[in-house]
Amino acid sequence: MIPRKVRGFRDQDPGLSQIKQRIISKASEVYRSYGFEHWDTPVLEYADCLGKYLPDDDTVDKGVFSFKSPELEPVLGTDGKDLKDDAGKTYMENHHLSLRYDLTAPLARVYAEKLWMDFMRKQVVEGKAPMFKRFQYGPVFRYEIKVEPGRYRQFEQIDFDTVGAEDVMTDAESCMILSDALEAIGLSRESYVVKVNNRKMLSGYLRSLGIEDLAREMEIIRVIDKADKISLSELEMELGAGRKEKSGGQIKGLGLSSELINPIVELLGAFGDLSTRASVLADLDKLIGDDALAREGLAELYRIDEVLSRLGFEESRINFDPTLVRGLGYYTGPVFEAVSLESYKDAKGKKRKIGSICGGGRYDGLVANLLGMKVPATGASIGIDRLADVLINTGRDMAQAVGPVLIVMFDDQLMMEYQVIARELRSAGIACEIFYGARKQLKKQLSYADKKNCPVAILIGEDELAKGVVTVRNLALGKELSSSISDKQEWKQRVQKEVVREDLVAHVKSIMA
RNA sequence: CCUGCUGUAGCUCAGCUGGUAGAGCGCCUGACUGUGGAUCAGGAGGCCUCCGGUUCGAACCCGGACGGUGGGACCA
Repeated sequence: MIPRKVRGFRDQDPGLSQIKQRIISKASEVYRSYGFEHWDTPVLEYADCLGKYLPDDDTVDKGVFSFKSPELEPVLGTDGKDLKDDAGKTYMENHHLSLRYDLTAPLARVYAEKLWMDFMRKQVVEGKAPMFKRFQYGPVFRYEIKVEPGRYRQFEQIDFDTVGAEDVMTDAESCMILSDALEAIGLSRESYVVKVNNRKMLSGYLRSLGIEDLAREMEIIRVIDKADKISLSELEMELGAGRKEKSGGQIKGLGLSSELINPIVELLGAFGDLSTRASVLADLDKLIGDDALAREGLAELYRIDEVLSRLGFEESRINFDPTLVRGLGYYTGPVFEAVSLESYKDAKGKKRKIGSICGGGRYDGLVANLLGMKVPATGASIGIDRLADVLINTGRDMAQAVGPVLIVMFDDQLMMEYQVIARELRSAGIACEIFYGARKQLKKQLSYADKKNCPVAILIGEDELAKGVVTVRNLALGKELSSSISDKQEWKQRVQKEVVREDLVAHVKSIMA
């Protein structure tokens, strides 16, 4: 056996962990302020409850980690009752289980499950389904074929969703929430923008060009989704005959005719740089044609702009981007995406862009997969790991967590005294630990404290005990001074202090304040 | 899955046209001192990713496998 971790997964150090926890607590606060309550669901679900992806053997399939349950369970019929054979014996099966690949699919399951009985009794009717608002965070899993840096097979998201509300105001709120949350987390107003578009517009526009086929529409949407990565002319080629990639690869085109390509490219080309919401709306008004669905989508954007403007969310925070479509097929209305506008230099000095950190939209069809009844839903999600990278790489957050106060172990005989001190510090709300390591040289203990980024070390040996004092060493200050002072004695004098035993807690507090 | 580059100490990398290994950082021991950093003196650590081939001889050349990395396809 060789100790190693599974490919595509990672361990998290205290620094990263702390940043992620802060993101979660700040975002949660904002979500709560809009009326969302916290729910959690298991990481493991029946594969068929997560959506349409059913693995047909016990291997990993289509980006989802799946396996067969070791447990035999009854097969259920569409009425929810056990399926039985002619002899009246229940069919048993090892069901397919999947690790959740996002938090939206489990939400749909929770909602559908709660409603299932009522639905069977016809006590819920379409268009009148109850409203449910929840937020949720936790790890999700994807079987990425290619494991790339900054992209893992397990990562965390923090979602909020509203189910059962059709009002486009909920979509507008989603954008405001994203903006508020990002700022609460510490992003400055200039460093990000929430982009908004509406699928209905594009859908309707394509329909007016004669594209009715849903599969065809999805193909086109996937190409348009690359708009932020490739140039307009490259995009044009992908819609048509395909193109050759710089690295030599051949990309197959969709083979559309130029009568179709031209109007699509024209529409996208009209919105290269984001301007004001009002001007985007005005341009769309002229370009979008008179398809009913497209008009409906545009009307929704007008409505969204109305609230945003009324509440003072300027273009720098939330803007319209008609080229935004997002890859997911299940979106049916407004879609949003928050992008970080910052870049940073990686370890090799190479400039890196950060890109998308949040995404979401309206998905009115998702619950229908499980319940057979259309229920409107909308929501969005912040990518916690990606955002943590932003905070670390732009230097806005420290990559190393602050450690506890370390009580140095001089002498076993003094253990009870150390314990008493530890207790006092903890009662005062100060994290601390006593050194229990095997190598007890003072040098080792302080070096341990240094690595753990401890702010303070407390030293009590026989000398201190006899005098009724403790030596308090300010490690954080020492770290600062280490570059400017080379004299050991001077360094020591400036960094540590003997205080009377009774003043210990107060003194430590004053250092850490 | 396709494609370019790459694989040498814990990490970052040197290693000329084939002659069986080097630096910096880190780590360990000690000195200054019951005291992190700095400084100084020592030390440990490598089947040169793996398997096969060419050769008297391979870290180096050739083939393959497997990792890493940069593009791309895919991403419900």
